[in-house]
Amino acid sequence: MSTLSQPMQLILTLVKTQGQVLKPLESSLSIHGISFTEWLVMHRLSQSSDHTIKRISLANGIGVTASGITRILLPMEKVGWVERVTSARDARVSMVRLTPAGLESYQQATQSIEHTANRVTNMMNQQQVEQCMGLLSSLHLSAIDATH
Amino acid sequence: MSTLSQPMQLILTLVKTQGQVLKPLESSLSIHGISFTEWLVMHRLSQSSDHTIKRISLANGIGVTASGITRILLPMEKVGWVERVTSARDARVSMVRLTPAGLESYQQATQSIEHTANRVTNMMNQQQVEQCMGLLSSLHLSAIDATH
DNA sequence: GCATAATGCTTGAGTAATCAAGTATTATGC
DNA sequence: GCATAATACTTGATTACTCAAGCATTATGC
Repeated sequence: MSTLSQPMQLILTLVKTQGQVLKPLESSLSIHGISFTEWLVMHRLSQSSDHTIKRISLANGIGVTASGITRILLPMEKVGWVERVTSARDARVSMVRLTPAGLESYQQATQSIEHTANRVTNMMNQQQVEQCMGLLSSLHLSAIDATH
Repeated sequence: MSTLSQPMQLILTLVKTQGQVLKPLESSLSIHGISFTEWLVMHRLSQSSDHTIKRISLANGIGVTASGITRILLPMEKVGWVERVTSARDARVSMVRLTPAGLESYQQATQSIEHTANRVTNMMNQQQVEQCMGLLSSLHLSAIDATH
């Protein structure tokens, strides 16, 4: 029964934590009929100028494939949260825009999810939250590694 | 363009980090034909006495449903990494045991995944890894909350 | 000891993504 | 300016789960 290295233990903790944290967030969003992924999409759009982004940039931004974003946006277009905008300068690209109705839904959903996020970080003070963010940001495969 | 609260920013960082970290781990496991979930299953089993656990405990341990564990174990039984063990004292429960072949695959896969975990934590020293683990552990919905 | 509830598990249907392949359009090199 | 490559998507097939329902089996209360 050999024990795992600390880096591996950290990753196990990371995965476990995300699993525990995402469930309450998703259930607070479900009241508004919005999934976590959809909230991510609307959040990105709400931050963009003119509430519009290229579909492929949006996909990269939230960490899904081009085909993934097609399937995520389809039902969102149907309920009218987002709409398709064609690019004048490049006929390959199409853009997505957050509609006023979408913005309204996003803002209401954000109130709920922020409230739950507060409850989830109940045991931490502000300094710990900041520190945790900083440490998590240094957790990734760096381009320059130690293999030479 | 209103900005998110720090707790919400922390959660966004958490999700982004897990996404970035899990990909290299999965690709290092894929060499051995093992998914991350399967590795989690084998890890739990390898830590258990007699390499055997109740299916339902295993499901709870890795954070999937009872039906989820049925579907995860099915192909693992077929290739012979795990085998089904019936309980003598309670005919409802069945257990899973890691076979010697499964243990062998687990140990080899663990070498790969640990190596990748090391690379992913390249930018952190040991103290930071420990600190990050500690902070992540305090990130969850506590039973006693501030609503009364 | 018998009805009712709880537990453990499997199965069918659905969901949310992935990958591979295909189409259309634009960019690049010579 | 023309072939080749690269980019931006969409679609069919597959994967990895979830949930709801169902079936055994065991536990509980009276």
